[in-house]
Amino acid sequence: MGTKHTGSASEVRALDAYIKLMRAADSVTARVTRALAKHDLTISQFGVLEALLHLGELHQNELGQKLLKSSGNITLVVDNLEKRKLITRERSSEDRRFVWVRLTKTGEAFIKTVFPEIVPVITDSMVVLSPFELEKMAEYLRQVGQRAAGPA
Amino acid sequence: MGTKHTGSASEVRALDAYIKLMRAADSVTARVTRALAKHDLTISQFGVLEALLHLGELHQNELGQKLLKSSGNITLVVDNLEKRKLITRERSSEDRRFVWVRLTKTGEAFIKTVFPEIVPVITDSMVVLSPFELEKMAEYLRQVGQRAAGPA
DNA sequence: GTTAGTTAGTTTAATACTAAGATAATCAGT
DNA sequence: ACTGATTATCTTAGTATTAAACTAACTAAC
Repeated sequence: MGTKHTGSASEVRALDAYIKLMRAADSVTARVTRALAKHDLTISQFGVLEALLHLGELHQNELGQKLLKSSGNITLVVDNLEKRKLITRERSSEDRRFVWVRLTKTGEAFIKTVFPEIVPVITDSMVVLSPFELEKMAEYLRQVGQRAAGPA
Repeated sequence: MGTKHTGSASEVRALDAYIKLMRAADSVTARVTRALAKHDLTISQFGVLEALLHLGELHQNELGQKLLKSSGNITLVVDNLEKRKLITRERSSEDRRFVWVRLTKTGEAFIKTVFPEIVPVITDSMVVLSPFELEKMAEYLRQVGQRAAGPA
């Protein structure tokens, strides 16, 4: 979105912040995507493995909420990880609507090597900010994200 | 990415900011996507029309750089807008590698009604921040985006 | 218990996107 | 002029994503 729009000052500020938000997200995502491609992983697949590593077994439902992806998409992402034997699926016996997703031994070893390789890719994008600035930015983004996630 | 990762303080800060960045971008994008769907527009299509409205005629190349999309994708996006007669294509006579993309009368009228409808969708996501905070966030995001867009 | 409503997951169809390669036009150096 | 490198666009093939429709399983109310 160009800066040529002539609206009120607050409109201009908001639109400018929007552009910067999208560009930053796109650029960081592109970097992470490239780094993950070496391991034949998409960001969503990485997100699933990482969540399982740090949070333990989860339902597909929980994974979908965590990654902000549709249930249909989670089905596919988990399918692909299952084919590579990085995770297992098991239908819950207590409530048969749920499916437990768990890391296999292989999957755990795999994500334990990939994760530390991705961390510096992310941190490097942030080194331009001081600790204080980084925390401020995170807090601002949290508020914006929460607002945007709200109704309408 | 969960908060369970135990790394250095600066790693934790950077990863947390990364999560917040992605969530905010996803949430705002989802809102804008829904608003544009009413007009059968994708975000990329809207981006092209908006750029043409505020910057005038552009080459596909310039559009690709502006929207951070691949040249192949721009071809498709412009194709679809051309089919709806919202833009025209014309190969440059000075340098025949370039293709000029311009708004048609219809396209200009169209984006002039859609744009003011999208602005409040964006600004509403930002109202939780003061003008000062919004400008700070934009500046931080600009720096992060520029860093991430850089080499490797 | 039966019915109605909700929730989890899967399937299907359509779309957007990228990467890689092909084509064509231009430019720089000889 | 000729060669090689660069640039812009288009094409192709493959993947990720969503929305919507569907099945299955649970819950609550009567």
